[in-house]
Amino acid sequence: MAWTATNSEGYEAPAALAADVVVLTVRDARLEALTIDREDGTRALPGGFVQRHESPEQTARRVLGDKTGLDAVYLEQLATFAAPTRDPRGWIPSIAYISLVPPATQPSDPNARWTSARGRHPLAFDHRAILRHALDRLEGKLWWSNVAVGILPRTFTLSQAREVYEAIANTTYDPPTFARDLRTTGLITPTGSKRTAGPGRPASLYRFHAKKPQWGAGHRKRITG
Amino acid sequence: MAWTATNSEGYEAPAALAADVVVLTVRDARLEALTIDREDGTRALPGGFVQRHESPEQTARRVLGDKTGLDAVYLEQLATFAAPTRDPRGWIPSIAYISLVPPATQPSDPNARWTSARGRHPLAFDHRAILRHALDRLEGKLWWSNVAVGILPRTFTLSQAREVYEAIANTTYDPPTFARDLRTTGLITPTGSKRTAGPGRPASLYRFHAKKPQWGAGHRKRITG
DNA sequence: TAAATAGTGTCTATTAGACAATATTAG
DNA sequence: CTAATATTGTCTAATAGACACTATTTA
Repeated sequence: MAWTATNSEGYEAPAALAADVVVLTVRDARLEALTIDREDGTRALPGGFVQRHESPEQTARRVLGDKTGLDAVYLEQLATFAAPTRDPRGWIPSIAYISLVPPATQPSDPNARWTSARGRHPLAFDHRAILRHALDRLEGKLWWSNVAVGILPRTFTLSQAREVYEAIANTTYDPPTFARDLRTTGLITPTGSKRTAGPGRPASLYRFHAKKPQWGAGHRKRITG
Repeated sequence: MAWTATNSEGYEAPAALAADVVVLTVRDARLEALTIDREDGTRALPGGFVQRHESPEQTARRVLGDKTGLDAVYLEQLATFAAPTRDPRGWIPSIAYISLVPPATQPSDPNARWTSARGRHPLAFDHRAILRHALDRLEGKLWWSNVAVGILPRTFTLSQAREVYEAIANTTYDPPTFARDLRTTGLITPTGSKRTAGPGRPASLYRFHAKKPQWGAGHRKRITG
């Protein structure tokens, strides 16, 4: 049976309010999304219902904690999907979020798994459209924000950063040019130490100035504040 | 009394779902937003409740039609505001939209009026935050999309376009440079005719290629499709 | 030594900002 | 003619893309 709800004024109300999260990371140079295996065999994005007296962002963080064990991660509202028939259970709008987590994150929920973000896996509900929307948003913000903070470790080499940027942008960058351009964003600073891993010259380590979401120097065609 | 709703599963559900619209235009080189005078003397953004079997976008268009008489306008989802206490009437999340309309638009609702978008007028609920969010979004998209289509007439001079761009970006542009840069976006084409208005050399008329929302050539630091 | 990875330097094309100079109208 | 607006052209600075070359490590 479909869920329904009626408010105290006598009008039909949404049966519930959902918060779904597109959890992304970069593993082995591939952009991956966290998906949940459902009982009916289909897959879906992690999500949950917004409780009364809870903001949707809190719901998203709660879901993230349940599925990954993480608590302090990059989280940004994406868009709300509210077509009246999007959920077969009833009138359930969903507020979608994007979250970026470190690649070492292991799902704490046994039904959660990493899936290629650009693969062609079918997803339940309208989650495929939500995922697509998330990728578009992320690509657009990549160079104009410090979103990569969420995925990279606290200190990182320019090669590690490049791998993350390439996976998100789905392209390749010339290493010297990438290093120059990332440095001129003003978002990162060298830590002074180096990292040796196998053969090759040791790489300098960097960190982001701000751990919090922040816009970069951005466009030339600037808006006066 | 506060509105409440309970769903068929026994859980508290949102009392209603709202759709609020930030309707913007440029009049006399100023960015203005449509506001509604409420019975209690406060002002608010135009909005309404989403009906069952209606998408929030349809709600937004319905509200727009009621307040302005317009039907085919630029409309884009902005974000959802759903703090549990945002509406004193109860748990009522609001999906906010941005709409851009021609400057000649006269409110058809007697309580609707144009207000300076960057003024300091207080607004009911969290509508001040919604408006601020809308301005930020619009500034960010200005040069990377054809949003100005919604405000400019079907054919327009580069001076008219410049006035709109300057009002949105809250800055001034060098006229020759503005003309060059808008032309190189590839979004507009000359119609061949000219417009004479008062003294001065007649201006060439242009129109946008696409009437529909569309992204421009955009960033150099390009993402491969 | 060779292989591998990191980093510097440079050249060119594009884009942006500023502004001089010219063009075309009304009055 | 003068005032006003539109448009063309040019100069410079910043940014982006490509790539040659040097540096530092492991094996």
